[in-house]
Amino acid sequence: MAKKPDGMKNGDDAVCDRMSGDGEIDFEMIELLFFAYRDFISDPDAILAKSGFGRAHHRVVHFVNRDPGMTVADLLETLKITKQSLARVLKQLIDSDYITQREGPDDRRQRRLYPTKAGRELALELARPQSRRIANAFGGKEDDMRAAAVRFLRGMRNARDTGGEQ
Amino acid sequence: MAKKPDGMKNGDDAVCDRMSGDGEIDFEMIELLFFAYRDFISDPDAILAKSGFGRAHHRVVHFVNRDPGMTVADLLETLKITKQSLARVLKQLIDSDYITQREGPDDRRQRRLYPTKAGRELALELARPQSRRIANAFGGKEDDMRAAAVRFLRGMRNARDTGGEQ
DNA sequence: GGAAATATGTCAGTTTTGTTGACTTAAATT
DNA sequence: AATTTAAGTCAACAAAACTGACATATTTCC
Repeated sequence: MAKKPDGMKNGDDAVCDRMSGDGEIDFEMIELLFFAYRDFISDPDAILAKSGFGRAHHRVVHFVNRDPGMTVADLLETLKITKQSLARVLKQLIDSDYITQREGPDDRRQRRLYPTKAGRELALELARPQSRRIANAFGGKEDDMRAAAVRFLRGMRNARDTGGEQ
Repeated sequence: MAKKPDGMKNGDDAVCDRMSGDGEIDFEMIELLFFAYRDFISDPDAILAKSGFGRAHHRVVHFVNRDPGMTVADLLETLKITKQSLARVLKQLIDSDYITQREGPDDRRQRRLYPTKAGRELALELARPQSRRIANAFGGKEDDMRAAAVRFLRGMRNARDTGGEQ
């Protein structure tokens, strides 16, 4: 057996009872969110694997397509990552012609970000299976469920930045 | 200015119109899920930063606490990562006495995983702010919203494994 | 008009978390 | 007795984040 180095003691401090919420903690929702998100991103992951891009590229392509002309600073705020972390991914997307930059009209320091046609197509291709999964989750009667899900998910977001970037 | 290496051409193929769903694609929900999850994991992340652990440790501690006695194979199935990836993280948690192992009662090849008291406390500490965030998202009238959210999130999960591990 | 702040980019090094592939060990199964 | 299974381990590698320091062009502010 896998080398029992006797880090496997027997009979001291193992806790054996299932950790239950007991009204205090909402483990059901915590786990549902984990599993839902895990599978939600597995769809685009599979597509991206073929083109050599990853999740980080997906997020950039998505938000630039949703808000063409956004600045690098906007994108950093949305993704909540560092400039250096974004740089690598963004450069790859620009070099492979999925995204282009334009000087800001007022402020020439800015690099406004736009998708190319290829970038737009990629964003749509990645969104499609996710959208299908969502529609499927709503089942037949979308309306009530959607309204509740929207309110719930909005409420999950940090209050201070819901008005901010987008 | 940040060295315009003329990767910034001007006047070719930038797409300028916002990518909208147009009935076909559910961008609203896609983004709500992204933002909700981004902020949902920021709470435990902040706590973990202090103790030198990361998200991977969080997930392991969580599931072992929820289902004490689970095998390594169970955990791999739940997390959908490789054995080698789990190994590093699990070893650290065992070495720092948050998790212990016991021989399987029937099958002595198995290493059943249990939290220690410290592990149980850590799991609860991490779950608390997430649970508060969820309660907050439900606002006053929890009942209708919760039922809808549960159905929605269940539906987001891959069908084939909802019956499987747990 | 010159100093300071801002937007972006870049260099270099590190950490976390995942991957693949090959191999070992002990126990269970056939 | 041979094979399969559960778990662990070694080594190399890759993606995606991080920190800190510094450069450059432009705008803003006094």
